[in-house]
Amino acid sequence: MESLSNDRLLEELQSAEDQITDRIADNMETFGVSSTVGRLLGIIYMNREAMTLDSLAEETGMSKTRMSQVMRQMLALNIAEKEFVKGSRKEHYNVESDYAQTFISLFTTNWKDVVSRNMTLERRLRERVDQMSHSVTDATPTEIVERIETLSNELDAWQAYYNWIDRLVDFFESGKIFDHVPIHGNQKEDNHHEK
Amino acid sequence: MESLSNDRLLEELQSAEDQITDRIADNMETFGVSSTVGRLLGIIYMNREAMTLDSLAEETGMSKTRMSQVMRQMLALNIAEKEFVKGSRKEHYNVESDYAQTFISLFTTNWKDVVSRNMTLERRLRERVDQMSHSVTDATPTEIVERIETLSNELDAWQAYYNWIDRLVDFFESGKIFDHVPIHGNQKEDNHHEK
DNA sequence: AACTTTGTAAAGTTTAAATTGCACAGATTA
DNA sequence: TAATCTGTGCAATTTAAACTTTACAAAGTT
Repeated sequence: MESLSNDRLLEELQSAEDQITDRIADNMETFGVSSTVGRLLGIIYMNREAMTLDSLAEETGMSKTRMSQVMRQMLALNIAEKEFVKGSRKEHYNVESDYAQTFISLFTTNWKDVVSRNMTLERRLRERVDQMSHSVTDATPTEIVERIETLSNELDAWQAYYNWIDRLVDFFESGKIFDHVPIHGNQKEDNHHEK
Repeated sequence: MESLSNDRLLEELQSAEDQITDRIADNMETFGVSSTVGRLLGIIYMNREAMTLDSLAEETGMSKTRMSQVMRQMLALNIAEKEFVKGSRKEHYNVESDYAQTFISLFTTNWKDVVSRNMTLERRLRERVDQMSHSVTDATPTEIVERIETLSNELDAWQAYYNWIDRLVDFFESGKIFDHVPIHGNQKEDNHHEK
């Protein structure tokens, strides 16, 4: 194996760190968010210190406005927070340094949102189905009666599903998931590197 | 409460069913896929019978080409399958009718992908870090040595994380999740409708 | 009070994703 | 063999998302 000069080492380090950031950005799309969210997450994470909009803009080569937009989104997603730095009047942003916690934040924030929107719709539809049911008379065609029945059953399934998601979110948020899928579990695959 | 005519009932039914489909489409974005994927999922699901590209195109008002593209994507995501229908030479597509199963399919398919991509990168980076480590001599600046050390630790964290996700996927795929978060669990919230 | 600094709103531009139209291959029927 | 049907590759177009520029309000400084 060839030995590397110091300059080459620095290049290699930078390149490796960038690749990690890139991959974090990529993976973020699995959560349905823009890759820039992931890129900022990666940059701040690898920086290991809170960063300002200006430093982020410099690092990414993007406009400060965009940084502001993305950071706001990240605050809403609960994967970043403002951090007070005395002596500076710029806002500093930091991210959770634990990968799994970030996963959980994203997962729970996203799905809580979904659950809430769906519960609302479910309630409204339930009312309308009830009204339909009350409008059924002996003269109502069987086909219609059946469709109302089907729709009502659908709402039951719907509700059961979102209730399940709700409990699932809880399972993650409370940390119970770690009781059954611990962070340092048995490796599923062989792993060739020495510790 | 006002009673509804049959025509009005049919309108109401259609409107309610459409809203359900729309919401399914919306929610699908949480998985990071196009809402058209969700729309087709909803349409086929509500149809309760396998559908052809032509019927989907008619239902959505979109081109058959697009239907073909989306169905292919859905097959890849494991949330739809071809179903043979004798007498017809068109291909018929059906979807899983169980919401939770669909959730699990999407979740596991997406994350398996991510895990695999990351494990690959991790292996490659590990090799490079090893080479860097071997290039360190007494003359190497402390700063560089430390960065290499940090990077190596980072890869450990990285690996632990993706290994966790891997086991998490397993936890869902094997159905163990249902032992701890059952489909019909205790309702977390009050629920005003009579069964 | 005039001058900076900082963050973001609003509108405009660019880039990427979704969608279409056309064309054609393979399979089927006449 | 010609004629039809079905699904899809490919290039072109449309639409939506990402991103920038400009402008300005709020708070801080001189």
